[in-house]
Amino acid sequence: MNMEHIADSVFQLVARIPKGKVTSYKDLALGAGTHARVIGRILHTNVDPKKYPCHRVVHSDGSLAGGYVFGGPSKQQQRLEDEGVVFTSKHKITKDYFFHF
DNA sequence: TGTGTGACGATCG
DNA sequence: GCGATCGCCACAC
Repeated sequence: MNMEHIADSVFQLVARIPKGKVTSYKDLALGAGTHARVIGRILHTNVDPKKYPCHRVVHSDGSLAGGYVFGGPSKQQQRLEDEGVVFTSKHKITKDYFFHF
């Protein structure tokens, strides 16, 4: 039960997120068996936007992370909108798009 | 080994 | 509703 297993679990869960849906750091943390802060650390350490849709990971309240390194939150929002996610406010979505494992 | 920091969450004012 | 503070775990120095 090391951090590699945790990271692998996180990426597996991220890959399981269906198109047009998002998930929160908390859900990933509960699914991977770690804390929400670790999720952000793992995603920031393993930068693979082509393999893992890290743009589908948002805060528990539905707001974007803001630390999206692949073009900023605007890019992340645009990508989510392209997948069918509608933003109610600036960089904020409804919990209806939250995908629970 | 110990301290500080961070893609966060929840609570308090 | 928003800003500030504490708590959380893993990692860098």
